Amino acid sequence: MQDWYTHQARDLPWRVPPGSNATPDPYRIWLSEVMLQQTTVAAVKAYYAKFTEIWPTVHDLAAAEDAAVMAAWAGLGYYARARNLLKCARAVVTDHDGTFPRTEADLLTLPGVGPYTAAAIAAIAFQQRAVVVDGNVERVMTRLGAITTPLPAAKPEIHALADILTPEDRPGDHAQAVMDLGATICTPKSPACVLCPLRDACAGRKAGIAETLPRKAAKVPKPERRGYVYLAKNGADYLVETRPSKGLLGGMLAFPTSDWSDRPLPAAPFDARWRDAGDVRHTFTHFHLTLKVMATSKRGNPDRGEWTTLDPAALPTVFAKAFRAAFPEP
DNA sequence: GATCCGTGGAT
DNA sequence: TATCCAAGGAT
Repeated sequence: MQDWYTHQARDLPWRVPPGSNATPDPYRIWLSEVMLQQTTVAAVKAYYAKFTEIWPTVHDLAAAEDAAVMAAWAGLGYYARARNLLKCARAVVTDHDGTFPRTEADLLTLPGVGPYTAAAIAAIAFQQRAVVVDGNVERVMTRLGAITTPLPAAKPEIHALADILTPEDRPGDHAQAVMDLGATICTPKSPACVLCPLRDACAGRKAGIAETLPRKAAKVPKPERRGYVYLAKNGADYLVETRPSKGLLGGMLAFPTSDWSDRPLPAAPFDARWRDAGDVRHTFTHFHLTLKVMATSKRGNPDRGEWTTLDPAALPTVFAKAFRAAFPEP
């Protein structure tokens, strides 16, 4: 594995190349790991570059305004990560003297840092032996060991096998090697087994079931929801609000909306002749949404939100779609 | 253990 | 077009 990684490691902006004498920056390892939670490398790169440019150290990030961080995270999704990112940066500065804790157990106490991320930071940033298990490792281990127990029940078996394979030497490189293997060779569909350094040891391949692993419980279909969204423009100002800090799109900039449900009730923020700007479709993690976009250029006295200039890039994707529907670019 | 929580690319 | 899926965590 290590030998394979030495030559086949992906070149990533947050990564210290294998064999390098450079010391990884725990802040950057942590930032990248949080961004990479359930998110593709391709999507993360631009956000990682932006965050490290604007906030080069944990002190800079801890001192940032909440709204600035939420705006910078807009479009990346899972916005609780951004809220916890700030909480974590402030906890590191306030409770840990500006230095990230070095042990898996201490890392685990930080907001937004769970079992995977704590192990990854301990191994990659601090060269500590930690058993790193993410989706890639789950796939590689279930195939390597021909583990047919469905997830999540298979997690203890997976962790046990990953533990056996984790070395004392260069545990961070080992973890990244397995993840790179999962991302480039041991892929969910059509794995390139002929190129795999573990092909001779792989029980899943031997049994001819590698591609069918890991087994997972059937997913529930997403229900349909509908709603109204209200885009009011007055000169250079738009009527926007900050969503409640918990729940869907929590803490993000938004346009006023109705409830999102089976039979939504119109809920205009003020009386006006609202223009029907068409429908916008968007799919969230657990439901499909169709929003009817209502627009006006009349300034009224809204019952919520405030009039301000707006950078559409600071909006979650569903509201960016609504913006483009109401005010298409020439 | 089950549910909630985004997004965009691949198939 | 519909579904799957990605370096998961909080509750």
